[in-house]
Amino acid sequence: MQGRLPTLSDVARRAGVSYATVDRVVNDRGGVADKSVKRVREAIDELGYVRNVAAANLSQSRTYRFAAIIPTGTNQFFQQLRAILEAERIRLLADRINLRIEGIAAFDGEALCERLDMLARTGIDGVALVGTDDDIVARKIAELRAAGIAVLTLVSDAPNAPRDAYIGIDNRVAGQTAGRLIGLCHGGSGGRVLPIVGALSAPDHAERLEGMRETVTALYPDLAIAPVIIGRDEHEIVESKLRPIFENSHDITAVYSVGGGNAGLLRVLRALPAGQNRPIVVLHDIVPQSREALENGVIDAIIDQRPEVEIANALNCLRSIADRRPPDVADPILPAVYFKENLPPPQGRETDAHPADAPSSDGARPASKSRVLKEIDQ
Amino acid sequence: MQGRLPTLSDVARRAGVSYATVDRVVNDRGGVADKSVKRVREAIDELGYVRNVAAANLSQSRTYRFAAIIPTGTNQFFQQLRAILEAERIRLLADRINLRIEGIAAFDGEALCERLDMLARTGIDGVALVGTDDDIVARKIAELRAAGIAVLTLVSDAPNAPRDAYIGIDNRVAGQTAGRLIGLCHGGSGGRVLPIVGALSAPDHAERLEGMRETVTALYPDLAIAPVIIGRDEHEIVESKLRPIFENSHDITAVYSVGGGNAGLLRVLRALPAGQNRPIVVLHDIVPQSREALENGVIDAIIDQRPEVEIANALNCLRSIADRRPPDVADPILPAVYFKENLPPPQGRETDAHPADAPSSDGARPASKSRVLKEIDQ
DNA sequence: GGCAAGATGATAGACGTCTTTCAAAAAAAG
DNA sequence: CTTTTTTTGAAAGACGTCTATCATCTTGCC
Repeated sequence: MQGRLPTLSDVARRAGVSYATVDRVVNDRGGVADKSVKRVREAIDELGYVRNVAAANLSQSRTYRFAAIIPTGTNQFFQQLRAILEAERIRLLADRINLRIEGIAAFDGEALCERLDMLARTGIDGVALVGTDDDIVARKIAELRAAGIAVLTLVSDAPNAPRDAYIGIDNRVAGQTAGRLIGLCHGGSGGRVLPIVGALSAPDHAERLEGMRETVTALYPDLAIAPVIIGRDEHEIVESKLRPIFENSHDITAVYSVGGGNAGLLRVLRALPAGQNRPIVVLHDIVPQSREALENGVIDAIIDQRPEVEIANALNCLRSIADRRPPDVADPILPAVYFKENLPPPQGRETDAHPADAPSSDGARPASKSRVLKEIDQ
Repeated sequence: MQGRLPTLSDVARRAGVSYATVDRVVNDRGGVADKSVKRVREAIDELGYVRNVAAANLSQSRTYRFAAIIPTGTNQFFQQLRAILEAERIRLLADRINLRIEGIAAFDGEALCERLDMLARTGIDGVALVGTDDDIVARKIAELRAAGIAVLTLVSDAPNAPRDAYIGIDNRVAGQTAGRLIGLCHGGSGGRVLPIVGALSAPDHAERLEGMRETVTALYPDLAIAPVIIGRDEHEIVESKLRPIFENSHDITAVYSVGGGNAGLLRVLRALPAGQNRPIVVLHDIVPQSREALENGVIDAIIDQRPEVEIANALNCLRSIADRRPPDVADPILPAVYFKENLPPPQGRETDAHPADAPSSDGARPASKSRVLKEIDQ
């Protein structure tokens, strides 16, 4: 404590001008002579003045109103995303940031537009949504932005929409990483890689597949790539398409599943005859199911997009835009590679785990949302 | 904006008591009748009151004074750590957190103690240091804590010291991850893994080695582990010990280097005859040198302890302790696995990259420290 | 010299919390 | 019932910034 930092008044004194002039300079109000501007700037440099954000926020009593729209349903990844958002929401309240979390049917462009309209009417400063390749959504996004609302796409981009930023991993890089991993795991010998995607029309799936193919063909010429399985992210479909392949041909040495429906894949893997060597298996995203498979040695690695990092970045970005600062996109989010050994513990984080959390421990603890994820398929 | 959140005055009104009573409750000043406490708590819950941290911080005009003591020298990892701290320091000033970054000769317990004494005299709230297994340091840490100063160990723990927390990766897990990776890369065939450590007396090195050994022997029985090379983290020593091994025996299929001195390893690898298959190589920590080696295919993977995450956690933790909150240790930091494809871009982050950073763009930019890391050895 | 436009100063209230002080009321003890 | 103790209320100043208003002082210009 003590050792107080310089304030704007100190700056004014040092510059030999009034507080009002300093204020005009630092807040860009104009109407200040050049030489005064210069003197103020110098005083700021000399004193090492740093604006006290607490005071600034307080004085403006600004509250940010953000919303996140996340697909509902059985997809475990999105359930996890919701859980993280909910935890974040509570934390953010202390900073006067109001985060609405909205659920919506997956891939329903019209419903999404309606919800966006509704939010715009309520009045918000920014919204994050999972992008889809959809014209009416693109138009709605343009509309919101014209109304001064920040729009981010999260996890998946909206190709032709004028969103402020896309926050998510580069899916091609993710695929390349999978390709590298699969290649390394073959230790120089040949093999056949079986790719499983939800749909080739989903940009993220297509990009991951493409990335894997790139790396494998460029660096591991001994590896062939088998015809792609299209599983529509549904475990029954994945299972029914996969089973005959493993029954008839025994030359699949690796499986790369870019999307959902992995329950089907896991069933097939578990049913493999003991004699048959299990292929190398690489999946995406840590969810209870994939975690358990990794822990039990049914699969080899998970490539994860680290949703907590995505959400943290998204919120920072929304705040920057709302403050009219350049959209602080931070570093790109890189896919992380997890093996059994470095798998992060479940739940990610417990936000309300401090029973003695001093003053605020009393109230302000709206529903410690149970984070049990029950659905079996991702 | 609008839609103002409830304040303590609102709570008071709702509870039918005075502001003073609410204050006594939320700030634990005692002397409040049970039924009043209950009414206040209820009001807080009902209104969803959340303390405005900006106002709270402002009113107390509290500035935290922290210090980080980092070994100086040619070790690239610690240079990187310093650079991250420096970037963080500037960011933190805006939150009235004063971070001193001190350099000190590596492994010099006495110098460390002297520096700690000096800091204690200046008056600080908390300090983070790289732990060593050293009695006088342990005693000094006990002394500081008795004086009410928070003490964290960073990157490497101090085994017998009563520090508040250790912030760093679990080095055994890191080793296990390396073991898994190396095992996978052999694709079922046998081989010999050559471990390189700095010194077995360094706890982190020993633990990494042990973790690798554990996983390899348990899961990959076809792999043998060659006698450990002790390189004292010096590239000449590593090189001179390594060269004869690669010249005489051609059965090394993998190298795991847990510490520094990797310039020597890289020179040996680059000098391998074209015919000879390069072994699988796994190193620790992304530094310019290891980055370049990974990009050029001289090595296969880097296991990184993500120093930015470590520092972020350390600062949060220091703040918690200084606030007398339970030391918010967050989730354990897990080692990350990087291949060429998902290698994060250099520099990590640029803190002062926003030329139009609105009001504060003027001053408060003390020395945009050049972050050039020149030394060649880590 | 007089006038307008531009630049500057002085000042005050607001934001929400913390802290302290003093008086008043209520409850417990005798 | 009085006395003591406990509990409550009222109020005011501080933190540093933002915003606004109004008066004054400098310029340049005709």
